[in-house]
Amino acid sequence: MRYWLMKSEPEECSIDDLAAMPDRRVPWFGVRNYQARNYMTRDMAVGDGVLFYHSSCPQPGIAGLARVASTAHPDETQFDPASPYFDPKASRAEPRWYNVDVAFVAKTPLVGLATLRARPELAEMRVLARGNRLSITPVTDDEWRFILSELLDADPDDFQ
DNA sequence: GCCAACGTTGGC
DNA sequence: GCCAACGTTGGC
Repeated sequence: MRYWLMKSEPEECSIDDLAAMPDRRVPWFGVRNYQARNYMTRDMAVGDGVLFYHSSCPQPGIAGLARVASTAHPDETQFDPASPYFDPKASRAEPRWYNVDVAFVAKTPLVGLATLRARPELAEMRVLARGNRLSITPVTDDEWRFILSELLDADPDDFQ
């Protein structure tokens, strides 16, 4: 199992919004970056662990835990002219953008950016790298276990 | 609102 | 293939 950090603007979809969705899951639509897309299409597997991160908001940070709930499938919003994510260069015959579905696992106390940056164990976290703008970044086993056990008072072994 | 950093576009 | 211009992200 791999681990990921996925950014969401809480005004678009917060951890509470995810918990309130039917089946407590949501298609992770709207990713328009090839590297992030490739993580979803090539590297993610159903069951992978997700740190649900609130970005572009008053308190950016990890707000919950989630899980990859599907393999990648074409992002429907690319076909919808009314959507801000519409892509005129995409077609159903040749989709350009894909997304996985993400399922709610738990809401957690917010672990803010300053807290993450204060921990030497997390110094190499991709999401903290200078200039990083990727909305999906890999999380190592060690980072995942550290965050759950030391910052969230959770037992990483409970997340199966 | 500012601005650093990065990705994409498009002319050449 | 280079690279300047532009748009976007996202913390502050």
